[in-house]
Formats: sequence, C-alpha cells, structure tokens
Amino acid sequence: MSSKVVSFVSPQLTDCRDLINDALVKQKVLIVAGNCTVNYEGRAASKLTWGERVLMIKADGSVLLHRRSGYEPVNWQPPRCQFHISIEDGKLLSVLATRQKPKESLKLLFDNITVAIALTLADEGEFAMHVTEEQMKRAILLEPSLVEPRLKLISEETKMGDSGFTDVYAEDSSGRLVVIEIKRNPASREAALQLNRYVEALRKRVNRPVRGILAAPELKSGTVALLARLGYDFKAVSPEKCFQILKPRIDARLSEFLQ
Amino acid sequence: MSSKVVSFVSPQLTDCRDLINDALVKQKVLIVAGNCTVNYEGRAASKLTWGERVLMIKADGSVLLHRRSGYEPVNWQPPRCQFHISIEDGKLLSVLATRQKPKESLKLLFDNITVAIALTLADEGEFAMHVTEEQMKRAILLEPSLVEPRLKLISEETKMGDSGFTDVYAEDSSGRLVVIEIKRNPASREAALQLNRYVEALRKRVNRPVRGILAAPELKSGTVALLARLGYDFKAVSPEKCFQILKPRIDARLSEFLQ
DNA sequence: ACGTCGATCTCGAAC
DNA sequence: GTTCGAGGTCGACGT
Repeated sequence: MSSKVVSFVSPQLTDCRDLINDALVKQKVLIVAGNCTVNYEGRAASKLTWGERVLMIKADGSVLLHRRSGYEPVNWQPPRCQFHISIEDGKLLSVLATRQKPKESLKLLFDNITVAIALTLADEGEFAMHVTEEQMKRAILLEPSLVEPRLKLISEETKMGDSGFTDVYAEDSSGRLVVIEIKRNPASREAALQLNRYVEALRKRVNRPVRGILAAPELKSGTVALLARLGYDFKAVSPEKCFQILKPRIDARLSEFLQ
Repeated sequence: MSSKVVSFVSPQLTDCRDLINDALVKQKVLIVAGNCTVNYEGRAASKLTWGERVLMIKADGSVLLHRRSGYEPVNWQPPRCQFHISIEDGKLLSVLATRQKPKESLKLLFDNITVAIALTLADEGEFAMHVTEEQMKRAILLEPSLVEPRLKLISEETKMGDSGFTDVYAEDSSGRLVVIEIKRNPASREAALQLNRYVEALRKRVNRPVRGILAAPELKSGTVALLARLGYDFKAVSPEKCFQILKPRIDARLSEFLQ
C-alpha cells in the first residue's frame, strides 16, 4: 500500500472512526462511502433518510456529501468547521460537523461503510483562469478603442454614490462623459438596469451630458429594446479579442510561475 | 471485496482506463485520485498545472475535480457530458469531458494514479428541506397578518410585465395595492431594488396607489436608508415563525413519506 | 429553447 | 468584522 493512501474496504465502524480522526488531525483528504442518514440544522433545516452516499472531508475542514447524481452535494458544510466522530449504540458511526457564525450543524449516521480512504495530496499546482470579466475590463482599460475610437479614460472604478461602482468611466470625442458597463456573457436586462443606475447617479452629480455604453459579447433578446428605451449604446466586445490583448501579459505571468 | 465496489490502489493506467470506461457504461460513481494537469475551455478558459487531486464522476455524467482544500471543485463539468478516455504516449491517462450548448471541454491528464474506485450506490432516500424562501411565502399566503393586519390577498405570482414576478400581491385596509417582496435572509439593497422594480411595473399598469413592503428577518444596514428613500415599508418576518405555521402541514407530508 | 430567480449559494475584495 | 458583487455559478420553474 502506498504511503499516500490508507484505505479500508468493508471496514469495521471503529476502524473508520480511528481513520477519520487520524485524517482530521493530519489534515488529509477523507473519502467515505456508505449507508447513512443525515440531519442539517442552521441557515435552513433538512433531513435525508437512509441511503448510500459518498462523504468527502477536505483538508480545510469542508464537508461534502454526494448522492449518485447531481453536480452539487446534497448536504455540506463550508471550510473550517469542527468535528466530533463517535460510535453510537455500538453500531452507528456518527460524524458531526458544526460551525459557529452562523451556528449550524450537520450530523451523519452510518450503519455500514463500503470503503474509507484517507489521502495525502501533494499539490502545489498553479491555477490560472483567463478572460474573466475583470480581465475584459483590464483589456478595455489597456485598449479603450475596443469600445469606441478616440475614447479617453478618466478613471477606473470611480465611486458612484450608493449605486455602487461602475466599470469604466471615460470621455468621448465630443467631450461627453461615458459610463461603460462590461459583461463577459450575453448581457441581460439586469446589466442594462445596472448601467442605468450608474448613469443616473452620475447625472445627478455632474450637470453635463452622460452617455452609457454596454460592452458585452452580445445582448440577450429582451435587452435590446430596454437598452434602446433607456437611450444607451451597445458595443459588441468578445472575450476572445480581449484575451488577445492580454495574452502577452498572461504568458509573462505564466512563465514566472514556471521558473 | 464487496460487490458494490471495485477498487485499485496504485493501479496501471490501462487498468484505470478500463475501470473508468466500465463505470461510465454502468453509470457507477467513480473516484480517482492521482497526479494530473487540467485544461478547460468553454464559458471561460483555465489551466491547472501538475498536482495531486481527487476526480469524481457521478452517475449522471457530472464531473468534479477537487484539490486538497476548498468547498468548490477547482474544475468541473455539469451533468450529461460526454466522455472520451484514452492513454496518450503510453504513459498519460487522458480524461476528456465535453458538452455542447454551451460548447465546453474539460481535459485531464494523469501520469500517476494513487487509487481508483467505482461504486454502485443504492440510494432511494428522501430529501426534505424546511424553511426555504418558498415556504416563507406559503406561510404568508396562509397567514397574511404576519405582514400586516387586515391585508387581503389578491393573487399569487401575478405577472408584472418585464420586471418578472412578485412574491405576494395584496390590498391593504385602505384599499391600496401592496406588493410584498419576501426574503429569507437579511435583505440587501438588491432586494429593495427588486421590490422597486415590481412596484414601478405595477404602477405603470394600474393608475392607483401602490405600496411596497419588504418582508424579511431583518435589513442589512445599508438597506434601511435606500428603502426609506424609495418610500417602502419593512416588516420583520422570521423564518422560525413561518415554520411554526407550516409545521402541521410539513408533519402531515412527512408522515405520508413514512407510510 | 430561453429567461428569471433562489441558494444552507461560495468566494473574494473593499470598506 | 460586514457588505457587496461575481460566478464557467447551479438548479428549478415558467414561457
């Protein structure tokens, strides 16, 4: 057996209790499959009657209980929760995971364990995501002509009162102020209304013409009419084009990682 | 070894390929731990350099790749994606999971597998959750006085033009229309703006006074001023109180389950 | 199919 | 600490 893994197939509940406690102390990743029932109380409350599921407890104390299907766990606990593992009535393995703030508790009872594994994962890998909304914004800040020719940037993330923040703030070739709302995905009505809030807030403060531009790969169907009614412009900006502009910088950062 | 589990510790890559393909065909739950690198392209794009992680493929074809820490998978694929498993250069196990609509692909390369497990999970358990926002709404529909005395319900989920739906729609003791926005958690500015959209949409359609009430356990600090400025009311409604009203019905439904 | 909205959302950043 | 917005959000429900 590898030093990286301690595993039992059809183990005794007491062996599992010890394996789990050891894994928690050593901050290993724990995987337990077996027949269980679950109770959650906290932000909401839930009950899950008996059935076979897969429990994962990660090194930071997050808990995930997965059924056969579904991307999301049926029950879970966020990172940094506290554990109490015990045997009840000599025939049930209890896994209790609790959190304060908010106060919530997750209790699993197993009457049978199919397999239990404790893993030590060596993972110093770098994760890099490209073309987020933030990166589209950086690309537009580097290259405002992506949105419109002769656009002059004024400032990034200017405070806009209680409407929150706007994405990019500029002046067009006619000297009008321009608020640019950037979306990575096809823009919904919500995006148009968000742009509207920013423009309205700015108009209250500057007594000069303010334009609004929604920059996104495309508009969802219902958004076209709303944007027109509000009197704002749409400019198609693709994440791919933004990526091309950012690529030299991203490559530079990746090569830093690899050094 | 139990019939419910097929597992390998430190297996050959070819054995893993066969185990995975078999598990996919039989719609088992698959767990593979090993050293891998990952590329994702689709709604965004990401790279993850080498490191040890846990891969889970569930019976519905959802994919989750977990690192040591974090509630969320570092990479994933939603249910119903298609797989292609192969050995590259005789020394890399490739797991390719693709989806159309949106077109996206996740590619994992393993150069070493610590443990691989295929599980058959027998799970017919019932999952029941209590005190969701939906249930708070049902409680208020049963007992409108939770929000205000002498409130008369008009209809539930009346269409509100392009603002979507409102939660509850009523008439107060003075005959004014009332839009009630219900939140399960402390209400944010976003909730107040949502209520505002519903009220504005209704005012455009009915040419009579329309009030707005935000019903939630409490208001977040910034929301108090905004709600006042918009001219709407706040009513504290606790999930616990709602649950008390619903409890008889929930108990009745649970006893149906147990029959 | 698309759009909207809730979620035990989670996560991170800004205040 | 809280608040706020983004997310490859996911998932459910309605059109």
